[in-house]
Order: sequence, then structure tokens, then C-alpha cells
Amino acid sequence: MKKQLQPIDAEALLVEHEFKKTPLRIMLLETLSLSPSPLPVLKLQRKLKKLAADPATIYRALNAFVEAGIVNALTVDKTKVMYELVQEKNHLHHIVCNSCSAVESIPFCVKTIDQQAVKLSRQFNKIHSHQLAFVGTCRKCVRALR
Amino acid sequence: MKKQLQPIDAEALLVEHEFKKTPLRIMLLETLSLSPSPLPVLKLQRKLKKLAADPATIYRALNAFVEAGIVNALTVDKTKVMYELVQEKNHLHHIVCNSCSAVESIPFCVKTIDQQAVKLSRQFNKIHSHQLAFVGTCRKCVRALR
DNA sequence: CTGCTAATTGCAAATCATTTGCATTTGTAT
DNA sequence: ATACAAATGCAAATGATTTGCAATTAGCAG
Repeated sequence: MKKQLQPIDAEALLVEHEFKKTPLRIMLLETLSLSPSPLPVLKLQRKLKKLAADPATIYRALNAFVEAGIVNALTVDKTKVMYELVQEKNHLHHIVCNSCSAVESIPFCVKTIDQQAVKLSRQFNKIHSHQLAFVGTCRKCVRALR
Repeated sequence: MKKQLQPIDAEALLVEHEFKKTPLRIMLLETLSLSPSPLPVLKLQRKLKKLAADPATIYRALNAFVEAGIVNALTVDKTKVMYELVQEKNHLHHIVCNSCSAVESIPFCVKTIDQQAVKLSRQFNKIHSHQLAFVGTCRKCVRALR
């Protein structure tokens, strides 16, 4: 049972977030929405090569999307930043190959990890480690911010 | 009930992993072992300033430790790499403030996340998101490697 | 304790992904 | 169609991390 990839309405998404609809941004969002796993910048550049897009422009677009909460930037190891569309079903869980760096998104949430972990490890052969981080605001900052 | 920090025997650890016992490495491991949370390179540099250690040396030591499995490199957001000692009780879970970037290690494992999540969010005020990644080896690579 | 050898370090230069300034182009509202 | 702000391309800047190489140091043998 493979996960069905829903193509998104990139233009609507851009309008919703008050971005101008440019070819690069549209194709960027569509590319992300059609990928079964988070994409590193290099792969995005390849996918967008028809547009002869400047790296700077791609970075600017990605950063703007992250800022707007449309896209999630994922960093599993030091050097590898990957981007993925933020979606309902997407709870930001991933599994990464420590050999070839392949990444898969995992379609379940923390709440059910326990039961799924076993299946998961069979699919992926072997899990060596995992990393979990919560992001929030600590009390000190909440105080400081008001 | 605060977590007790156990100072480690840095010299023994170095010997065990066939590293030479140099002042920098000893202090580096001790610093990491006494920190309640993962430390970014910048803070490590500050802590080691008595030794006037060259950044290159610190990076080399950290990379060697990570390679040896003594230290874990944690990257929560794009630019911030942090290092922490790998310890029995340390299951590589963290909570990060999205305002000041403070990081706390979380003393429980995935298996009990469900029950702990509530307490956790009270302590930390508010959790906006979380990120979980498993690292392992995919089938393709297992095949390729033999 | 002394000397030997390989590992470690400091320094300076190189690297590489990402960011930035600025002039030009493009999208959108009027 | 026009105007203005936003987006882009290009080249240069940035900044953390890495690397080459010569000098130093730790560990070991005698």
C-alpha cells in the first residue's frame, strides 16, 4: 500500500500566502508536492533546470516558504538540508539511509511509533539510531517576549 | 528532580578508543560530560579558551569523536550543529526553543513519549513542532555493500 | 630518563553552500 | 496600458568547516 501523492494547487497556495505566482515558485512547490521524500537543494536544482533558475533564487524561494510555514526544512546530518511540503498527513518523520542518504517520509505520528517501529525496521532493513527534537518556546523566552 | 550530571573519566574514554590523551581532548570530553544539554561549537570554543585551542583542532577532535561513536552530532536547524556525549541514558531526544535556541536533553525514550509528552509541554511552555528521524541502512545499500 | 616515531596541533589558505547588493525584469492591482 | 513593489540573475561576499604542511607532543622502547 503505497502512499498516494496528491498534486497540490501551487498557484492557489502562493496566492493564499501572498506570494506572486512566478514560474519558479510554482514549479518548486509542484516538485516538492510530487516527491515522496524530502528533497535536498541539489535535487531541486536538477528538477528545475528547465527554468535555468539561479541557485540564489531557489534559496530565496525556499527560505520564504519556510518562513511562511509552507515548507519544512529538515536537517538530519550536518551538511544535508532537505525540504518538503508541509502537509496534513506529514508529521515530519523520516528515515534516512546512513550509506546512500536516501530519505523516506514515514506516514505515522509519534503516538503510534511503538507499534510501527517493528514493521518499519523490517522495511528498511536496519535502524541504527534515531533522533527526535521538539521545537517550542521555553518559559524564559515567553516571559522575555511580553 | 533534576538530572544528576555524572562527570566521566575522559582519559579512560580516550584510551579505550585509542586516542592519545591530549589536554584539549580531555577538556573537550569533560566539558561535554558536564553540560546538561548539547553544546554548539561556539560555546565549546568559549569553554576551551584557556587552552587557546584552534578551531580547526576542535573540529578535528569532534569529528573524530563522532566517528568513534563517543559523541553525537545533533542538527536541529539548518545552521546549528551541536555536540553531546553519547551516554547510556542519552537517547538523543531534545527540546529546542525556537526563540533563543536553548536546548534541553530529554531523559526518556521514544517508547514512553506518549505519556511524557504532556508533562514535557508543561515544563517547556509550548511545543510548536517536532522532528523525528531514524537513521539506518536501506535494503538497496545492504545489497550494494556485500 | 632519553630518543624515536606517529599522531596531534597551529596556522594560513582553500572550500563550499548559502547569502547579499544591486541593476534589471516581471507580476499584479489600478 | 501603466506603475510600483516584488522577484530575479549575476557577481561578489560571507562564514562555518576543512585541508595542507611544518612544528610540536604523546606514547613507547630501550
